[in-house]
Amino acid sequence: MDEQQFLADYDKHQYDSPLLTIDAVLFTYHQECLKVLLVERSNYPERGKWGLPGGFVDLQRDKTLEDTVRRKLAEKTGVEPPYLEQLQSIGNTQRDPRGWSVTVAYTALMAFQSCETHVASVADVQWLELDRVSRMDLAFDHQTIIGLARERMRQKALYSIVPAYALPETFTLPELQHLHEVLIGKPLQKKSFRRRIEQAELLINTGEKRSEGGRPATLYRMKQTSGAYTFVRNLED
Amino acid sequence: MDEQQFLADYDKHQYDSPLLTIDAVLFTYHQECLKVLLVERSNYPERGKWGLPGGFVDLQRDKTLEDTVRRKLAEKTGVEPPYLEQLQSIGNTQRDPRGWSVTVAYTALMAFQSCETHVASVADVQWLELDRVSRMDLAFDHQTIIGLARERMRQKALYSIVPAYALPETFTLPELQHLHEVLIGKPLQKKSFRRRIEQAELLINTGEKRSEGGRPATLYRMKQTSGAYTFVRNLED
DNA sequence: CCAATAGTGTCTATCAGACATTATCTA
DNA sequence: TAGATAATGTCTGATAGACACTATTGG
Repeated sequence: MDEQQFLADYDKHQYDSPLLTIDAVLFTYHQECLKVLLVERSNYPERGKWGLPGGFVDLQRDKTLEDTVRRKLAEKTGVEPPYLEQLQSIGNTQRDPRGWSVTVAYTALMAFQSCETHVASVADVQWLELDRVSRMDLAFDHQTIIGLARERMRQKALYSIVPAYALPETFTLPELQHLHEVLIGKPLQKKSFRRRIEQAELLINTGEKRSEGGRPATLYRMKQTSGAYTFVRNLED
Repeated sequence: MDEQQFLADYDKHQYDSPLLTIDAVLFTYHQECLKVLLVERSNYPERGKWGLPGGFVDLQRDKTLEDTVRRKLAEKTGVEPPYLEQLQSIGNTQRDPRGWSVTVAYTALMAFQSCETHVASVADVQWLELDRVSRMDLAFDHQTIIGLARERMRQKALYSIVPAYALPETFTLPELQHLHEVLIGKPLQKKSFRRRIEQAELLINTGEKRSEGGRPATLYRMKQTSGAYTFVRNLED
């Protein structure tokens, strides 16, 4: 038998395989808080519980796994997130009552404002404060996945400015610093934080300012390449 | 319909889903070279080409994805590797001629010696030098996956001593340093390399020495926890 | 003026890079 | 003793932490 013949005869259902889904942990930062986008499940299993946006690959419409994630997130938020990164895959017999199940989990970041109206218009999609989420009973192992995503973002906050994707296109340094502080879980030295960003030339001064009750803060915009930049030295853990 | 009824009726084949496999990039270090374990494919597709060890989940025997990887690697090497880490998942319509396919790729490290006889006893499993592998025509997207795994290990070499898992249980510091140099792709300062490992107390002096034509080198053993340690400051890139 | 917030100056501590020096083995 | 390899001493430079200080707004 040659390869053409093999492929023509191939029946992908001859071997039973695990269920395959994707899930996305979409974070944002709003009103000094980290929030995550959750969806109320309308179908079994876990009907009525809140869980991560996600679902099955559409073999016709999706060409890649990332297509699936972008599609699912766009369905819930109306837009595609500016930052999307694969987190990890989790597969075992326990995580889904239907049996052997694998999920490819992603972490995403976006500004609260860029989907505010869309999210407000539907009842089963909500931004929830992370501290509150950690006390909820979520579907499947989604609590664990959110924990993994949060830990990954904490690490990123120590050696990159990736968290900036959770902010609007222009933002102030005190704002960005506070976001990092929330992620890391402790206050940072203003000077250290600003110095490294300035030296690496990661941000563009827009010339605008924003007043917050004291001296107005300068508004910055990220450079295209700044998301990929990593500092050689971490902030202290 | 309640949840029990739903689960009883659930037919996981009602939606078509991608093929799901795992693949492992198993590295070792032997004779001053990085090597990767490859397997000659005996079946279609890609019959006759060399590729990564891996395959399908066995829904009965495997409880987790990691079980699948450990089982597949044990089949090829006779033992389970001391270091195993998920790399990333790749899923698209292009990577497998059978159509939509997802692989969960892992990186693993082990000592050459711990499977030397087992590997030597079979013709279709071989350790191949990485530089040679990069010029081969491998199955599927395995060349890409090896590249990703290698880049990840390069990063680890900059901020951890994870590469030590590619060495025998006891090893010398010049040996470990050279492995890091191969991974990073440039020579390192002996003093810097030793200093950070010593200060973090990552290794145990076995008291033994090994002679290599000059002053004998001290033999060390990793501590249990040293694989998880990360330096706050990277070696220069 | 004061309160509040933004932003800077400057000293110290830590640690990697560079490279010279010393140590310990074999032939 | 010479050659080879292992290991250390020590200086410099970069950069994070600490914290005091100055700047710019509104009331």
